[in-house]
Amino acid sequence: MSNQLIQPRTLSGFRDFLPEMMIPREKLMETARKVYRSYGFVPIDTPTLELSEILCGKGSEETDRQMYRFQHGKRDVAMRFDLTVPLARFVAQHHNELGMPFKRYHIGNVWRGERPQAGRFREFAQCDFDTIGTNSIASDIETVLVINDLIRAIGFEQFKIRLNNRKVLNGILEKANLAEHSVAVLRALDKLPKIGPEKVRLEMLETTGAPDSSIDQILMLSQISGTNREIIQQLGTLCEGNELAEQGREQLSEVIDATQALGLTEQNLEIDVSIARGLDYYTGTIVETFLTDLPSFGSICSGGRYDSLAQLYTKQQLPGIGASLGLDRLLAAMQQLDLIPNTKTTAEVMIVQFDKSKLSEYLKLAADLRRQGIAVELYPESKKLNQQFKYADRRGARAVIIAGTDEFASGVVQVKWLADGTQTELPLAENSNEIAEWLKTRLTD
RNA sequence: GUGGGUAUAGCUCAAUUGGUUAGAGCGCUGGAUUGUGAUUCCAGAGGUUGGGGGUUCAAGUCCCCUUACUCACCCCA
Repeated sequence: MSNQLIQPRTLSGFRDFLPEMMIPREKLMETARKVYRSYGFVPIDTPTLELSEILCGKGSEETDRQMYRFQHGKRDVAMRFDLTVPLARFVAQHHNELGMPFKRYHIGNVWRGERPQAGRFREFAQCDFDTIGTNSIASDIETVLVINDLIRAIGFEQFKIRLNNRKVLNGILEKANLAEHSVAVLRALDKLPKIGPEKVRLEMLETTGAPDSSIDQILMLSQISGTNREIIQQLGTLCEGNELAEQGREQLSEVIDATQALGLTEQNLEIDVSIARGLDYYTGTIVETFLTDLPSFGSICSGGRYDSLAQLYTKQQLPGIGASLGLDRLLAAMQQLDLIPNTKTTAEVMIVQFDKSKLSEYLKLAADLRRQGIAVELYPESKKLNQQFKYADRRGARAVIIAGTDEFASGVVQVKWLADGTQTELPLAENSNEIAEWLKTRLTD
């Protein structure tokens, strides 16, 4: 017999979720589902593992480097890096059955072999929503509205959705004769808030070798500031004479107008002409979302519009727009901000097992309450009362129901409200209706 | 993938210039209290000081390697 134990541990960047984390994590997923469904997005799922030829080479070299990829038998397979590439394959394969436009949401884990950091993991859940098969600005507007609803439904008011449009960027690049260097230029521009215009300028000069005058035209963007309306106005001169840029500016304007009309203010939605996002398939509106209290965590919800999602898999032209909520990043942020309540139970009510011989009565009471929509836990052992109470308290139960010899004799139960220690006597009638009603009114607080 | 920092009980941290058997609070298990949690008192469990190697009479402490975490790059949810 060997006493060599294997040390229990998880891989770097991979985590276990204990109940106190998994309960709020599931709640986040439920909130996301609810918001997406309220806009008519429908759920889909795809395999986590796909042929490498499907998943690789669709993003940048960097994403390929981060992809988990291996041989299984003779097959070259990979684990999905995001939910967008699988969606592209999915709609290319099924678009005849789906019909367009198609609005789907997808909650699932993705894997990236990169160096973990706070809020960055190798396995994490994304909650994507996309509208495919339409170029209408209505979808761009709704995308912003969904993000706003979602972050608010989760409980945040201090957040900023940053909005930009790739057409503006690409048009201005065309004007400055820098279209061929768009990746390098946009990458540098994306760092503007972080490293400032001077360093951005140096990086652009270095990576493109373009003349100062061209770079200066791009850096005019860093001068832009003010309210959303003022920014759009200032973009007027910068975009002038380039059709693409003017079109992008018009789209920005439409999104701002429509969302403002619905009460979305500058506090939560702001045009930021420096954001570039993704750099690969985005072609129009782009968005990212930051928590005001934790900007260093990066964007918790980003996305944008693309002209042709599935061009690698089908000749069908499938434009669309969507965004992805970084569920695990958001959860990590909430943990850091101390917004995760310490609840280790899913049942708000616990029944004490006072008298072993009354087990069937306890089971009946629990069943009655469950039938009326209350989650109830019966303590599994007939242990000392203080231990049963301790258990209820530590798990975060809100009420404990006590029924002992005295109570059964007079046909009542005691309901103890743990927060204030008060105890209420209620009749133990046929279907436990009165108990259920009493609990329901208290539990909704 | 590149560069810096950190690693002592489940958690937060102590431990004199390297010096005896590595401590505390919280948490956990039980008791005080066989009809009541959160408060109080008592007891107990829990550590090869992340792992491996080296220097030394002696290493939690110094050196090297490795792993994990963390920060900055890269990239991004």
